[in-house]
Amino acid sequence: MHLYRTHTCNDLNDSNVGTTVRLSGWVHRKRDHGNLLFVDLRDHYGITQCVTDSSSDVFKTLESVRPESVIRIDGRVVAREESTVNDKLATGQIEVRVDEVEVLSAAEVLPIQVASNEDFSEEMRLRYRFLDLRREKIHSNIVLRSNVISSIRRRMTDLGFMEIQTPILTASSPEGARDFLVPSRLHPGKFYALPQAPQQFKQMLMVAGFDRYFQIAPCFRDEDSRADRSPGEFYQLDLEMSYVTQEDVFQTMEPVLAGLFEEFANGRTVSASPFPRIPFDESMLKYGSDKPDLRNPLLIADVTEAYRDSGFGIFAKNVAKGAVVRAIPAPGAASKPRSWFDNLNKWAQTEGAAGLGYITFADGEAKGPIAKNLEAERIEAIKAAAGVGDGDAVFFCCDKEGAAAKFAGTVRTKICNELELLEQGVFKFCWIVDFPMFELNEDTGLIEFSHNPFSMPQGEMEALETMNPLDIKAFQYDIVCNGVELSSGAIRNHRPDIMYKAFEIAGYSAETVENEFGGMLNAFKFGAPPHGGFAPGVDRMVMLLADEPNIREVIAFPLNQQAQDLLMQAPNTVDPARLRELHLKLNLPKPKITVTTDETPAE
RNA sequence: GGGGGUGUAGCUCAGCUGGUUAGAGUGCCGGCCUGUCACGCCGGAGGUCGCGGGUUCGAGCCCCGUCACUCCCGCCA
Repeated sequence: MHLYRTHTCNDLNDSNVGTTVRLSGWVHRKRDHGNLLFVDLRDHYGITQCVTDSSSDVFKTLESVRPESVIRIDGRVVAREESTVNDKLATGQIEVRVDEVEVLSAAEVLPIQVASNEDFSEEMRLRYRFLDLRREKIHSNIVLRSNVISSIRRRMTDLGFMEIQTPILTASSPEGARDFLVPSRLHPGKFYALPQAPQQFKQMLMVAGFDRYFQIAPCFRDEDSRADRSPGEFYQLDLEMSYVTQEDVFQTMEPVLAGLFEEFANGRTVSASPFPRIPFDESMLKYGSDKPDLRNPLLIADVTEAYRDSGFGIFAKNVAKGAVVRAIPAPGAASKPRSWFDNLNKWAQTEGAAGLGYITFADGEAKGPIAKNLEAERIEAIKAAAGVGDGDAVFFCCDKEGAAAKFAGTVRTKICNELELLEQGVFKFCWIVDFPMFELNEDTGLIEFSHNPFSMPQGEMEALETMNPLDIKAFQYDIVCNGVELSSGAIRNHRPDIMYKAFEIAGYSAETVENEFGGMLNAFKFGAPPHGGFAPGVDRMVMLLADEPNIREVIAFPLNQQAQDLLMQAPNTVDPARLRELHLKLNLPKPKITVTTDETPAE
């Protein structure tokens, strides 16, 4: 017999009745009836009920063993009486009469319960992550993550993509986030950077002729965290393809993403390929965001002209100064009480807006303070633009274009939630395309790259030489699912001449370009294929599939919000000898002095 | 860097308008119980109310400061 087990805790059923088995696992739960004792034995695979009574030699041991101790038992499989069968367990038709028991590892009293659905604080969960990960929901999330990654690898390999590892110790890349730095021992005063993404390496793999590359790539960015943004590190399905147009990338990857999500959809529906392709400008107008949640049926409309020179003074005045007005429909909201609108107005103020104006349509009339100051034809124009009618309401945001779009997007989400309009049980994908190549920095008045500088401008060299830079679009795209930005990507600029020109427009001299991006630029001088790709976030895809609002729920050992590892105590101080070896001297901020007594410290 | 929320038993939380000895559930310890599956019943232990200062006859509750955790903005594809 095997030292630890003949079966897992999910294996046994009617067909094993009468056999002798050996099981190992954690004591999940005990039900002690005094002279009759049930022990639910748990492992990764499932739970098996073990039973003994006071006539047995093992009774005392099992009665005294604490939950989450690891034990090994030998016993006989017996069929349960019909009335005691448990349909909730795969092993529920049988139980194991214990003949022998060995405590392999006794557990102390637990800081958090494993066999419980209670919500524990994240601090406790991360400090005792090894216990937390035994719990059903998070355990299954990590299993899901593993299965998702396996599926990705299989799908990508089937399409001829090669998985190639790129360096972790590398040079700073131009992604724009803060780098994690690693001091060099052999090169005093110099540092490696951890990759924010394998961007330049994957492009060089295309130059090297590998044609299709992918990697489940660890990426590192030293930026503050959010619920959907793990601090420090995350994983991307990084990929790149040679000799492709933007449309080729979409057509290759849509079946991968749709297929992947369908595989784990569990009854939910997934957008069919082709996914909608929404130009950036249209997305900002209609959804107030470059990552629209298409489950939200509301569409924002531009109603600036309806307010120009109108009797509604505040908006008219702002429009005259260049502001725009956005309308957000609220279907069926005309019947809402006044307090509902007042609360929304208060909410808008907490969001930093002056307020949230609205019109309601009921009994063939337009009502509300704004409506009183607008002529009938203006109101008709608003109704037509926003697609509202009797019984509906419409909200307005008036601001400079960028701010108005953004706030209208916030209002769109809020109204959708208030009216419970969000479509359930679906994954809705879309591509956002035609991002602008450049944008104006409003603080400096200078032109900057709006995304990464390595995208190919639409129209290539001719566009850079002839067009207003702010009107040039790039072959730059995002993939979005349910309002979650999974990735951006691009057809890359593989032409050194176009690259120099693009950088020149953004104010970089040829010398600067060569100094900062010489490695890749050099590679492009010796025969570079046209290429493009993107890199959807693995953690975010698993988060969507697991229906978790927090990315830490799909990462086995995440850092907390302060980017600390509570389990391993990282980051931590190091021995001075290690610092000397690395040629580092600390220059720490002075600790704040807190006076606790008014006596002078004796010193 | 900024804003919001939270901090009370091992854990999850309640605690009224500032008023006697700070409670519940769960876990833990002990007792009873032979068909439970969140077993049940009885009893017990367990508290620096995050920390420091202040107001007050009196502070878990009010004020100031500070720390920790979390959510958001900034930042970040």
